[in-house]
Amino acid sequence: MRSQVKEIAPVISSIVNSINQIPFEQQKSEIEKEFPDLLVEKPKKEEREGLPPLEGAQQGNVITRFPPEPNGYPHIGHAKAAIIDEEYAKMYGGKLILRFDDTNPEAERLEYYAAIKVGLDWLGVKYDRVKNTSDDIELLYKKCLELINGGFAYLCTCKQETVSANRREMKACKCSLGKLEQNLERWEKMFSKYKQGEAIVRFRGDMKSENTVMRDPVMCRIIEAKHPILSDRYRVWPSYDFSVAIEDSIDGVTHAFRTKEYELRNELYYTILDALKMRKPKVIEFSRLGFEGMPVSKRILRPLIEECKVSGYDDPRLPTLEALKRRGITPEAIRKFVLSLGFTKADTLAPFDTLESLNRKIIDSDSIRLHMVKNPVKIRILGMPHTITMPNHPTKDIGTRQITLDENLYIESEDIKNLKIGDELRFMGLGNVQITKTEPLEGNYIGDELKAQIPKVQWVVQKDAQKIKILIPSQLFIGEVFNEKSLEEIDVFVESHYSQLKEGKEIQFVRFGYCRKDSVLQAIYTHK
RNA sequence: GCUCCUGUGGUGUAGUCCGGUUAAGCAUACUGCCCUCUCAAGGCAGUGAUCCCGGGUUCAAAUCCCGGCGGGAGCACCA
Repeated sequence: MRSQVKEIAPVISSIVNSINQIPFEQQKSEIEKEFPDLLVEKPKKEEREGLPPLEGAQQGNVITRFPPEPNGYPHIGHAKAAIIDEEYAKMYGGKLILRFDDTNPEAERLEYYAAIKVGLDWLGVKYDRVKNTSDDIELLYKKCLELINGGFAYLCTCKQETVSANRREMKACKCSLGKLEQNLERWEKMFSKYKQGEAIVRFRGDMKSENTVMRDPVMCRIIEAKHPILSDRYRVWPSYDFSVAIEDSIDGVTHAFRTKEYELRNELYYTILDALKMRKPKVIEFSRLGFEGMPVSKRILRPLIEECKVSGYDDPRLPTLEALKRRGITPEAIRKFVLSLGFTKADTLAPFDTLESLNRKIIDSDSIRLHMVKNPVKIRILGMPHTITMPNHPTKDIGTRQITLDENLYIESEDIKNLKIGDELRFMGLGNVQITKTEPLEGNYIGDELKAQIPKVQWVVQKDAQKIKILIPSQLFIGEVFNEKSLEEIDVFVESHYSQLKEGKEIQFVRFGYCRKDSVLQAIYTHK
């Protein structure tokens, strides 16, 4: 039918035409007689709010978990995962577990356990239980032994290169032929005699599998570094693949979310649990979240910090939670944003615009409006009032402030371009000024009657103007290259009232944009 | 290279499982108007997608099937 649309179209339009000749009332009554169901209003499909329903989820029976490795500061990617984990637990009246996945003592540090908690706290993500994978290390050993005893795992003492070459070439390892006694003996030796790199426990997968993850993956290995919590009490550490499966299962997790790059590991996850006859959670993956030109990976960030190209993990150009906070992005905005991205596996380069827009709407109503002048020029105005009261917000009642005037003010040089003697300017909140002289600038105060047409400018009193710096962050990377101009600094004058604001307070500098007070001397540009 | 995942307006998504009632909803961006002592917020309207491409099944496909192509990820004794 579709392919014949050209021939059919004229026929349709002639029919429609002839029907349109019939009066509307008659059309209606005929339809009512012949096809009454056509007139019944179809119920509109309901627009779904928030995340899609979870497969196999039962009200009151859902347990999710957020399993960060304490190896760095939390960033927007952690936020996405944690918020999704929490939202689903909430949606089904379930529970959220925060589990520090600390099975690689080489990478983990105590300060990061705390930093992650601080980040979640700030985000408003509440968990019902906290634990560490390392709490269960003895249990993990037990499960590992069970795998060995059941013939599902064996001890391998090959060199690392041999192991990876065999995996690449799909060749079985000679160690996998070893008898149980040999495995048990080697297992014992992992705790005493062997050194790091000399022995590993391998799951008996399938060296011929298309899925490289299944080619006899590592379950336990020796790491001699000091663990942030357990110090040097242990040297045999379970691998991620082994520990998540076991932990999720024993923690009662029903739905385990992880990012897409783990997708190939699902087969292993389920196979391990099958081998141990343990309950299997449902693993579901979602896409990683990143912003354009705002890398999240420590591999890229660390050198930047070491070379002092960024000031630290709270540099306002970074997508860490600390940085976002410092920049003035609110946790509410982050949550809305994450939820707006949906639960999808499609690769996402998130629109920072949307985050800013959501944030703006949240902070607008309690951002105090203040005057700020960049590229200042002096102006002397005769006949001004001595003091005025300015509202802190144009529509919301968030107080007023008194300003003591004198005749010397600053205004922005951009605002006096093409200004001629006799022109009028509206000094916002103050009144109208007629220019009497241009170099130096002078004018007469001519009353505060509101006139629609004259340009409105913001101004600052010279004698108590506060000089501050505003940091304006922009994209850290353009393509692959570091953007040398990613942090603009401008020196500006602001009203003295600035000094009375608490640090962290969000301000809207009139005709400029939203900024967050970082210190007495510095504010950070949030967004327009 | 091999394997897996993914592909809806400028951007992010809803709808895809159970094909029609929507030639596609929402947000953001953009444009215009209203409001306004801000280039903000708020209100209203509008622009913008033949749903990656090509075939097939069907009376009917964004939705099902096959084949391409684009993008991402994995191929660690890291998580």
